[in-house]
Amino acid sequence: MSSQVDEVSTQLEQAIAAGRYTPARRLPAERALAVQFCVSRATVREAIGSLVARGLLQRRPGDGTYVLPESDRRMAEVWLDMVQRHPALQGDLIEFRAMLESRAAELAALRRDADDCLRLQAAHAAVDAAYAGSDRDEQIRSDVAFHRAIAAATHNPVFSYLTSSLLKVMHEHVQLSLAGLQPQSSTAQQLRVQHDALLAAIVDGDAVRARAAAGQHMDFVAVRLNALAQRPRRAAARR
Amino acid sequence: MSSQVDEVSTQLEQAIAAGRYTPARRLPAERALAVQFCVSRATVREAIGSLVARGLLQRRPGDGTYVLPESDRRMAEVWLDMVQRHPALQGDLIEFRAMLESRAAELAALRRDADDCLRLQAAHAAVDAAYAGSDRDEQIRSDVAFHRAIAAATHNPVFSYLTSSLLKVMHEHVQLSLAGLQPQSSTAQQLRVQHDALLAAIVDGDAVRARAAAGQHMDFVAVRLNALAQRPRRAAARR
DNA sequence: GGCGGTATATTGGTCAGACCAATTTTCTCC
DNA sequence: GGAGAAAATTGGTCTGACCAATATACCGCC
Repeated sequence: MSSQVDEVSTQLEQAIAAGRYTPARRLPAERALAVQFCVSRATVREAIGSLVARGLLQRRPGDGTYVLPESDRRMAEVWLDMVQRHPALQGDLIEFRAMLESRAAELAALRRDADDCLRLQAAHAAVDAAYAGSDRDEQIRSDVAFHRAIAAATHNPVFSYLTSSLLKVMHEHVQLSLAGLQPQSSTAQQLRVQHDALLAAIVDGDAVRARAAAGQHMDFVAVRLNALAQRPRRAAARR
Repeated sequence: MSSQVDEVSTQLEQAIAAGRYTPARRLPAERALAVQFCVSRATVREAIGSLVARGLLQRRPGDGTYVLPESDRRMAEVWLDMVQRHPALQGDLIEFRAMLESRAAELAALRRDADDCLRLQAAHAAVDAAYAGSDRDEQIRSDVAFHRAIAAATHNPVFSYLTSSLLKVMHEHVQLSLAGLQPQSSTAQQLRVQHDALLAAIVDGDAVRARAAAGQHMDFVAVRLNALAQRPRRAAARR
């Protein structure tokens, strides 16, 4: 904690947190920072490197170093790394997500306020609109936004945080799995029905129904993804 | 993603994951790695630096670079930051943990094999032994180990991973809350009973009972911690 | 004046070699 | 054999240099 690079990296982090360096505007050049902090460029490079590793900064050769906007920070680094290096974990992630979404739906039904309901209905309408069109990016974006709205309605930041992270990671990884989805297909219809039920249960404040609806939705998603991934089922006694 | 330091850092990470470098044994010196990878020492330093930032390695001046044992890796950085900066989130973390442990108990009951049962019983015995003594660090360690063993029995790495992270963070934060616990107090007795029930249900393969036991245990822990933290209850409609 | 392409300056990426301080290892002497 | 000093090793930092990618400024052309 007392090395020079820690010193520099801490100061940079605080400056970022304080908003002195904002996204889309670039940091002073490494050579300039070296002068400013009275250290060598190698030291400032290591400090920046650690912030890059933590997903706070981004380096662009020939251009400069930029602060990443909050939304792009890979907060889910943990899972991102796990999944990217071990695609076999995808099923395990789905299992985790099923638990998370079920509980989130339950809590959302118990705690949603009027604002939450408005946001949920708006997000739901956006999903419908997206699936009426053919922009797949928009479909994914709106779907993620809907599930994030549910998580937000729990009023538990941990749920919001993890849901955002998980969906970001999963959709990056399974983006293609939705690619072939036709708007009028039975799959799309089923998704719509499930979303409807989920929304209604939360707005009604019916925690039991909300949990059940989320569970069904997740089962459906799991089946679809497993069908694509074709990974072997886990046995009770393996090893 | 194609720079030389990424190349080196990826190779190092894979080597660590593959167990070619194990904890407590030090990595080759930076100068040696530079020769081995045919890059400069500065490059290898940056690669190592990023792994250090991610909590995989540890550098000791004058000594060497070491692989951190799994348990010491600060994987929970996300929550660690959240909790350290916003202690009010502790209740939210407990809520999350309750969900995680309930589901883990359920899955463990469904999937545990003979080895898992042995490990669970050993961990449970260790908890009893620790609470018979007065070493509080050991009590905490054994308690964490027990819950980790349950998570491991789910055979879902995501659960193991998150459980380890969460417990590490929470126990760092609430360590004092257990400090005054007397071995023969009613609290300690209740904890013991709850652990017994949890273990028995998992070994029996009774998922429903396991879930219920975990839920009761978490309720109990939440009450104890809330009593200490004295934080206001969340209202259904806030803001 | 506006526009397109080229030249220059700036920036991150990498390299080589050097010195320091902390630590380990080795050797020496009692 | 053991304690202490000397040497070797290691991470931490610095300097100064070159490359490739990018941005910026410039200039000639329309």
